[in-house]
Amino acid sequence: MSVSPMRPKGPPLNALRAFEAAARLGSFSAAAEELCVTAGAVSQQIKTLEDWAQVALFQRHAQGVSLTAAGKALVPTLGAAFDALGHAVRDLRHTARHRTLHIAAMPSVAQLWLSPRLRAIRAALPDVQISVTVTETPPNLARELFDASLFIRDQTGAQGKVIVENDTIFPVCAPALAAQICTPQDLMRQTLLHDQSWAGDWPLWGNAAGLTGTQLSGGPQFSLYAIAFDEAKAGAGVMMGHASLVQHALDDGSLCQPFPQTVATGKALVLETPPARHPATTTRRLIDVLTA
Amino acid sequence: MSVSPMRPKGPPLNALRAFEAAARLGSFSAAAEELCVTAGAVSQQIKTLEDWAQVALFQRHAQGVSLTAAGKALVPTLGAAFDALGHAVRDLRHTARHRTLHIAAMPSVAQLWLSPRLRAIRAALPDVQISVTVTETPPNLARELFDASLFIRDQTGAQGKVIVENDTIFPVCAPALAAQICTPQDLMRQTLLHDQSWAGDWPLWGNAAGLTGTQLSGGPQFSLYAIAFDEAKAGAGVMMGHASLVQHALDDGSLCQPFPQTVATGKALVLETPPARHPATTTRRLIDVLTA
DNA sequence: ACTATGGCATTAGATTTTCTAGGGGTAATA
DNA sequence: TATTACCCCTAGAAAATCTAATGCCATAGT
Repeated sequence: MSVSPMRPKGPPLNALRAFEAAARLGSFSAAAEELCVTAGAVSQQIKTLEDWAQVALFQRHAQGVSLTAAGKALVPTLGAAFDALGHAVRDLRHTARHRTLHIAAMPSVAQLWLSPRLRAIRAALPDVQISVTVTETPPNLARELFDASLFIRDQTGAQGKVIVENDTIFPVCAPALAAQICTPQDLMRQTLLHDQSWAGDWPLWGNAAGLTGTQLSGGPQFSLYAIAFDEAKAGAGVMMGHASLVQHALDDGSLCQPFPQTVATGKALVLETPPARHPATTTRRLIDVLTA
Repeated sequence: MSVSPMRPKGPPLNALRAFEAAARLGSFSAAAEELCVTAGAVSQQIKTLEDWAQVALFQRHAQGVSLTAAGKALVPTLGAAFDALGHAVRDLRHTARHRTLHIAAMPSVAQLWLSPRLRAIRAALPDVQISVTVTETPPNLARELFDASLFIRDQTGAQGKVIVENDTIFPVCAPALAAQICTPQDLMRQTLLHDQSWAGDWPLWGNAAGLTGTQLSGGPQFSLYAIAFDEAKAGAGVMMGHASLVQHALDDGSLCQPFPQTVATGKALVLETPPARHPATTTRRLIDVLTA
């Protein structure tokens, strides 16, 4: 029969969101993390969308997914749509006088850099609640409802990003241990503490300090920089310090810097704020406090 | 505590869609109809959104709703976002080679005008399924997934709209009855058939035909024009005919036009097609067939 | 070559969301 | 005053969505 009594149903919006995230991030699991669900959920959502549209959007390989032609065609226009939605929603939150400032930060920055500054932030913004959320990867501020993010990352000079501090590294350790270390060569006899997410730090510094071809990879690995940090303070070994993260400990003497050599990593502690339509005074004040 | 471990949850997309529809249509019940759900569902969706955003979006009165300032602020930007989504989704359907052409039409047009032309449409578009959906009000083609709509309505000259035929009205009746009617005055002795959605037709024509101050409101009311049409063919009375809808019956002699006076209503049978990004040849051919 | 790992699919069942239905209230209309 | 057209509320039903467990496949490492 050619005459159907039902209106065509609208698209499954949540499935579109899942697809958009997966397409943008190039992986179901990454999308799942962004959406705070399991990978299976994303997989199902995308299947729902594919069933609805009667097209395959992704090609599934064992080692990942890739977009089909139909999927590729959908990305830019769908992305624009979700950007627009993000703007609308942000405006809504803004008019709502939603007095909570959501900050996203990578774990190490949250614990070691931001935490000591929270008092100052509260003082500068007495009438807003501060919420700090730890995320592994920088959120897309156009999509997610954070008011600011703090990550040590490549300093691509996009707008909305402020370089708080360039990232430089140098070995640090407890004062007692520092007494036994005079030259970089002495490091070979020490336990070196490694952070998993910054595996390249020791080789990078070693090269610059003239430790050619030496083995700097031995030693305990930590998944959280803050744990390595605590171990270092406890005298368990020598850690590669990031200036912004250990400055506090250097100031109060709980850590020492045995050598003067510092190396720039090319990254920086970047404070990113969402594309603002109405100039947000709260955000402005936050930037002022954090860059002071 | 100032540090919360949860990411702020994204906006409830379906609630946004419900709000957008309600704001655009100015009524929960109208939005409910568009979304094919009950009004209660829309009410709850909007409440969900208000809870999420912590702002009232609508003021509820006993006889309807009106937008609050926050709601008003959200409308344009949210509307743009959903337009963008609509485009994305339409593109998707397009790439999908989704070989079904969805046409929306008002009941009378669907039954009396479109139905006789379906054969020709199928002949012109042999490889697509045709789906005709009856709706009371013209759908928003930027949002809903129809490929064309056919309504008798004010001919505001927006793009994407083609005037198929101007709307003119005149009395029609069964041939047997026509023999008893010579002048408009004879109508006073006849049963006049009324269509509820076109209540103004008889007075409008009466005025133009010189039936001043006369009572043209008596007689049975029908909620569907097609029912009045059948009654008229059965000789139950005189109906106000719309040229485009009764032409077929006049041609085959099942209805007659007793007087030559016709009146233009100022409306027209309008064929509307969605804002196309890629020129859609299917749509193009449909227009050609229907305007031939 | 063998094993570990990473990424996705699939399934069933649990959970959460969303819808419907039925009962009320208020204002405008007849 | 009766009717109609809205909207609100609540409870239970229905549908959607998620999780968790299991399996497959390809790549990387041993």
